[in-house]
Amino acid sequence: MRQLRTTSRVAAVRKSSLHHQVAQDIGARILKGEFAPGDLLPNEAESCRAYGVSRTAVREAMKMLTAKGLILSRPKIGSRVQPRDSWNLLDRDVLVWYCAAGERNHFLASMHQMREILEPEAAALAAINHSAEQLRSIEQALIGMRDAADLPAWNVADVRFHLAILLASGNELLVPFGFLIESALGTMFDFTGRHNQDWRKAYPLHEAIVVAIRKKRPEAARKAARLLLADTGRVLAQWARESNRGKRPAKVKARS
Amino acid sequence: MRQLRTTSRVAAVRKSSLHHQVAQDIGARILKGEFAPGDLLPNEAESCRAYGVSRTAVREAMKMLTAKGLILSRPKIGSRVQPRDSWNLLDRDVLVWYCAAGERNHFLASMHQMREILEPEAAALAAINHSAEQLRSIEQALIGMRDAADLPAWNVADVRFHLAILLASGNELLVPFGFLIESALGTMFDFTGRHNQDWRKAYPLHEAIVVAIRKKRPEAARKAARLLLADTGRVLAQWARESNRGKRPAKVKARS
DNA sequence: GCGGTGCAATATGTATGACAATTGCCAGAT
DNA sequence: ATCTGGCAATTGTCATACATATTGCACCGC
Repeated sequence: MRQLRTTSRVAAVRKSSLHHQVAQDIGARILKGEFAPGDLLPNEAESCRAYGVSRTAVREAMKMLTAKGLILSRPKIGSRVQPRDSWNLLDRDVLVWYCAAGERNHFLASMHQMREILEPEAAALAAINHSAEQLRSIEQALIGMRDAADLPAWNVADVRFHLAILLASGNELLVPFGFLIESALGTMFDFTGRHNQDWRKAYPLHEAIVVAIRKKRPEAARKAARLLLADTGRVLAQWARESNRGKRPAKVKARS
Repeated sequence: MRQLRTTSRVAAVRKSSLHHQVAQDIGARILKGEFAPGDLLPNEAESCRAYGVSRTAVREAMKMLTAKGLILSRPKIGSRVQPRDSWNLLDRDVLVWYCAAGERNHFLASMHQMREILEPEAAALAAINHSAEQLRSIEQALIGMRDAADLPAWNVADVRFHLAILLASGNELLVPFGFLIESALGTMFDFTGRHNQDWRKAYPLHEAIVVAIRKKRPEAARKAARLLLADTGRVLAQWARESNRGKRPAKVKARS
């Protein structure tokens, strides 16, 4: 017993609570396809044994997965994996599990496509709706990028920049997307930038967006955002090509 | 004790499990602003008394709210309401609570704006990427709208129609949005349509989208979708104007 | 033989009580 | 005044028992 507490303290980091760990593991395994939609999860008693925790912990983990739309529990039936359509794919955890599970390049492409749809419009809206304070916050993020000494610092400012624009758009449903992108792509920004040797060349593209927003020119902001995303898209495509050629998918290596 | 079990069996419907009810109530109250970000929720013992349920139920409810990013629990501290940025606003439950809590018209406007951003692009993508089966599913939804005898039937087909297009777009991150719209606006479609006396006039607008998708003309599909949304937007604006003038919000009537 | 009815088996749902772990806070010492 | 130690409050986890829902089978009646 207590496997999770003893053995995994080594590997899985002593991070967070037990039910959280269990939820993470089962959630990731569902997204990995280890449990397919329609499948029955092992019943609670079995999971208790498997993870070496009490039923309380398992149940709380289940409730978290239920809240994310991954499973549905019913007496006498058990916990059944819900159809994909019910999954809260726009949940940070779920998205991270999904990203860790599937084809990395395909995921990045989907994500980038979403950005291409949303961010130009967000920029256009921001040009119209921004408050003085919101504009300042965008400008400060831009300054952060200008003064960034190294890539990590630049990435931090970059995320702040895009978040600030979404915030300034005045549509609160757009904001969660920024945080989604931040969560899911957070570490990936490293990759996209690492291969873009002269990442500073993206600076003027960002600057153009700010100028358009400051001048309250939605159409110009939209176009500037599209230019930036097209550039990012090229970097991504380049990276995908390389990672496809060099080594095989290399999933295992990238895990954990 | 047992207030929840006895008294609320009358009002709150005997729907679902206890922890679910508790989660619903606390979640709704958070979204209503009754508990503001940074506030401490009553501790578990207190909530047990308040709802007349065991600590088990309360804790499972808390875990669900935690999974949705609404709260964060820590020993000795209690459960604190997270900053709005952490809220999973793109979660169905959260969105429903949000919609029930705030300014209805403002919410509808935000939602509609998201649709204006996403759906034309989704239609354009669908025109390029759709499979034969996906196209058929779109067409069948259209047939459902054509043959709809009454407004409810039309609404069901309408939702199916937009979902089918999102599915055909080939970007799985777009699909959850359809379900979000379905969940949050599900009952509201009634309202939007009820005031649009001759709702059938929207049929050709839908048809145009299908034609463009079938012909694989992304630009035409985008334009057709924009036309439809502009029409819906007019209906919404009309409705907002009326509901602002005639009677006060009239929330109570629309509930349940 | 066929079908309906009820009972039992099984899984989750809920309750209860105990203890562990974490951390803010206060008192006391330096 | 600052640091330190212990106390207390709160969530985290465990164990056990019982309640409830649902399936499937068996029994009984027709």
